[in-house]
Amino acid sequence: MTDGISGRGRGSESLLFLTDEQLRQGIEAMFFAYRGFTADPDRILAELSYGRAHHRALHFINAAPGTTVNNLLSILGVTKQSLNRVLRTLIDDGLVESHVGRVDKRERNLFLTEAGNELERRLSDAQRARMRDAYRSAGPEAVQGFKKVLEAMMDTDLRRHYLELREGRE
Amino acid sequence: MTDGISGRGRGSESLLFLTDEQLRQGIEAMFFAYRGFTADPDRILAELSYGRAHHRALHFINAAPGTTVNNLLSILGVTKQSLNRVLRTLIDDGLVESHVGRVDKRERNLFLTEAGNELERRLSDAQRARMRDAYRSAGPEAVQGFKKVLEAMMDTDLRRHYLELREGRE
DNA sequence: CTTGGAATGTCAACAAGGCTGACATAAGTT
DNA sequence: AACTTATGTCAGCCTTGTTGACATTCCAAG
Repeated sequence: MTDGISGRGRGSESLLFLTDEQLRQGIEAMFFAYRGFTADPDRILAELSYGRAHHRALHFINAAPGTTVNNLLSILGVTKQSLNRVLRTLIDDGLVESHVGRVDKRERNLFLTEAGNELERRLSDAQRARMRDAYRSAGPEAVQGFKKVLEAMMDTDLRRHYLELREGRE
Repeated sequence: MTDGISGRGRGSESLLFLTDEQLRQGIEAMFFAYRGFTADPDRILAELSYGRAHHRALHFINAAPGTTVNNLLSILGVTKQSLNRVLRTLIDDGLVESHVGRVDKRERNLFLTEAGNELERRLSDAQRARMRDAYRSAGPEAVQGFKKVLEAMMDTDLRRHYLELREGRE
């Protein structure tokens, strides 16, 4: 137990693969990298007294304009009360517009306003810049692997959302 | 603006690399994957009315037994008041021990108790299982790339911590 | 030896953003 | 007409972050 190598995880792969130490490194890499991943937008958000929750809403409304509240809920995995609080401030501040649905009038279709678009862009520019630098220094093959592992790490229902968003932009 | 391809990011790399769309996919992959990454430990923690903050403390005390509060602070990037609250409950619950430093008696060296070790193991078993499955289905080369991109995404000071922890276990 | 500063602990107050539960309303569906 | 769905909203609670203030301990420099 002290060397961190368990009996499990030594299957048909190469022998130095999937040791507990390898897995721990991956876990720590995720933790530290996620901090970097959110650091730049967080700084911008702090200036405006918004939080990560606002960023997430802006991002996914931008990614799928006209999305409904319910869809956003299942993407974000929070309660409607939580989302509503964030959405309310964004609407009040004129960053998001909520239109009654045309086919189903119970639904609200969410859109970014010009100002919302501007902030979303500012945030995602910062985040993309970090991503771009990481991609550049790691190289194209690394990026392939990066995505492959991340996709395998997702819960099935979230992977569905991930793929749907991708398709919607093709 | 609508196709998500900006003028930037089309440097000396291959032409279909580093478009805004590629970068957005990476951003969303990080978001959804991180949710999966924390999902299993979160469920265990909820049972015990602990949170992610407790998990992080347990993880890094386990990774570097005898670490000081200050070191933990710079790894976790929170205030000492925040950390202290979490640490206090872990000490009160008998999961962590705090020993006055031998060389510098102002410092506290932190260790997991047997119970602390047990919980840490339970949490990291769950997290490693997810990681292992992701690694397996993505393959060894993908894992290399995965780590490479994550390391490039870290802030410099955090990358230092990341590498130090790794070295400490070699 | 005294003084300054560093490491730590602790108290109080506050905010963001999760959560649950309850209830209202409008509008599809059967 | 009754049921269900989508949404909004109120109230209250929890975790985990923050700042500011202050005490203690103790190393190190003068």
